[in-house]
Amino acid sequence: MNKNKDVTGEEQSGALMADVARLAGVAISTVSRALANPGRVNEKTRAKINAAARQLGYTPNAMARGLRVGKSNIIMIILPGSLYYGASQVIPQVLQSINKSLIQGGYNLMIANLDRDEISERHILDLAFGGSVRGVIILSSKLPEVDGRSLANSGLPIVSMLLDMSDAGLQSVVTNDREAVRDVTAELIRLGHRRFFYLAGPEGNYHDVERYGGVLEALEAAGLSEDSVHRSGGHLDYQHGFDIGVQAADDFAELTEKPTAVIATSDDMAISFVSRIQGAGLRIPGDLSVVSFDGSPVCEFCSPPLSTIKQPVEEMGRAAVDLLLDAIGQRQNTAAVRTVIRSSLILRESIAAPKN
Amino acid sequence: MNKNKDVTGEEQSGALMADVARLAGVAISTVSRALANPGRVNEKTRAKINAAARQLGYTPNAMARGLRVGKSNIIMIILPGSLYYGASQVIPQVLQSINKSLIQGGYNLMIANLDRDEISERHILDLAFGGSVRGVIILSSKLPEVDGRSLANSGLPIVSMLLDMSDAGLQSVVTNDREAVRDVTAELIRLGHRRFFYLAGPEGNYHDVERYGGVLEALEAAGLSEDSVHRSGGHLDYQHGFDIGVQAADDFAELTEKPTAVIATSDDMAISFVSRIQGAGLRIPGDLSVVSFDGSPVCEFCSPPLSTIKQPVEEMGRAAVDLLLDAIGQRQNTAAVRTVIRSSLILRESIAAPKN
DNA sequence: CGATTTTTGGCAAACGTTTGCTATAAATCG
DNA sequence: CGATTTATAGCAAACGTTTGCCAAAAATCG
Repeated sequence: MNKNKDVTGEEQSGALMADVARLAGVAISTVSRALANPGRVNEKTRAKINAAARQLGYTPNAMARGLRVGKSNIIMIILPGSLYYGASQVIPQVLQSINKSLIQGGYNLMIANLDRDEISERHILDLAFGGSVRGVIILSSKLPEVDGRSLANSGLPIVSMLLDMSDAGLQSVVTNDREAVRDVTAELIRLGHRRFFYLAGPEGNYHDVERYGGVLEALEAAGLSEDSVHRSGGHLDYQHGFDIGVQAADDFAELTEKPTAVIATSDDMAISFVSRIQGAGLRIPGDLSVVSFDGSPVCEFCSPPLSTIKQPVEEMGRAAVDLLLDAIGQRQNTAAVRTVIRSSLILRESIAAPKN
Repeated sequence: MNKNKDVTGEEQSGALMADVARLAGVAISTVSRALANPGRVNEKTRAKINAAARQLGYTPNAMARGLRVGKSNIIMIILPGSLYYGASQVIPQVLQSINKSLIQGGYNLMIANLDRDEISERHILDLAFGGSVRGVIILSSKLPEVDGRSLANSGLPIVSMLLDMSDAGLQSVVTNDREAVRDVTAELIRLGHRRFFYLAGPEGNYHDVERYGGVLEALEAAGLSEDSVHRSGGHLDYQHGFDIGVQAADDFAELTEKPTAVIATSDDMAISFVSRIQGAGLRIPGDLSVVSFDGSPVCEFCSPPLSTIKQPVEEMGRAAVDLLLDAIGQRQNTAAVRTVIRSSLILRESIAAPKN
């Protein structure tokens, strides 16, 4: 009855529910109920069935079940191609925390990469509309949409992470980019800093807009003009985080009136910037204070140890999964809410009062 | 005919092959053939069918197909829970390169996390035996195996990456851990170093065994005794890469006769070690040369820039996928081969001749 | 122009589950 | 002890595809 016609006596894989039923001496439907439903079958038959299943090494076929019940147990996470590298420090943590939470809920994690080409968009849409997927977590990206099909109309529960899309009706788990940067800028001002150097992410990017906005808010609150901050970068993708810092260091060298504090939108760019700046003879924090965003563990071991705004990515991952599973559980889709998980500044030696 | 009974006129998702067939005025089977087989159906009907499909926004149901043809298009990658963090620098690159290659082949990537508990092993086996998965890439881990079922008997093509399991009959894509470390050790010896400090990974771990073996080989070739190298670490998981370096620095401080060169088995531990050692007043490479393993981009921006043995992980990922897809394509499983992709030393300023 | 081959399209049976419905056996009740 | 309820198990129809097989139509040939 085993489908593989192995000549050897090896059982190998391939025991079917029918095989279990036969061995246990019951009907297929009874096996199905014994394995799934709690009280629907006599405890004695259940025991017999479990024994038979174990003996045969039976594993239910996920696709058959999925087809029958009309839903898969796969959650798709969409990672933006560009952010991918830049946030390399945190992506593994995100994936691990999400995967862990999902598995506890009985789900599996599928990865999709969203580049800016039609191919990858189409691929994701095929996944979504092909019934392969039960829900979506999308990282820091707008929803893919190509020739008529949009992920928004897939009917799938979607949670946006890092990027706030609650306006578009999506559950969103974000951190307080703007506020966190505002606070740290205010702190720098309090220490006496008046001229700032801002290392930008990709122009127009949500995170960049928010974080730069935070800088401006703090300046305004302190009665400082927008001219107090020099923007550098903004042309490259996050993918080239380190490159941004390198270029920014060149940029910095050209300034006649040097800023005394640097606010970087990612740890990577801060690290490479600091490296080059120190190579040019400047001391940190003596000549220049530096703070960045992400909270990569490596910052602790830079010289000097870098102050960084730590994004609680694991917590955010868990929250995103919770929201997603809630949405899957309910048939009524609840109001789209923005869940904010606060980042916090890890203060290290890269920040000090300006010299003069 | 649409399965969702939306009152609104929205088409939404859910067009079936039957719907396409009806709209195109042909039989279901014809639609199936038109969409899949190349020459099996008249070009004119095919056009009609394609138009109908597009109009309805039809996307084939992957589970139905999978059930029928008896195979999924999902590849599972098994990431060891422990390595995960430690190699955080490279995991995203691995995932991205693997995913990219897979998608070109029409496959999707599912993530599985292998911790050392029965839960996660069982979960992976369920995936493998439940028909959800078409092939497996396993990173630096032995095959999960619990109560009778072993991944080895799943009948699935498996490629082991980073860890050489060709002896166990698995296609393996690895780097030349031993040789690379031997060469760099030999180079240090050539520069005049005679006392070494080795930062170990988890005791018994394949990579640690190989890399330490490389050190010993180089010592032996140079006629130096095994006592020339002091082993530190080896108790913690890779997960705590940075911690290993911190502890090792304490360990180093206790030594009466200081080594002049450090060989670390991961960049993370080298970075934290260097940080602490410098904090204690030692200069690198003046007092101590340092080289590590992985090739994380961040090494370039450490002070001093760290020499590191770069693992070509993207290349390895591609190679693993190629091997896997080959294995899937052929019905005869080819001989298990070890594919070695060479690591190369990136020489930076953290290495110099010893002072005296 | 009839006979034969080739192309094309349709019918229906799978794939391995789940589940509504029904039938039987057991248990409870009056 | 017969009647009614309740627990348990089985039958068979789905789920949305693919594909072997056959029939009809078209093309080719003698």
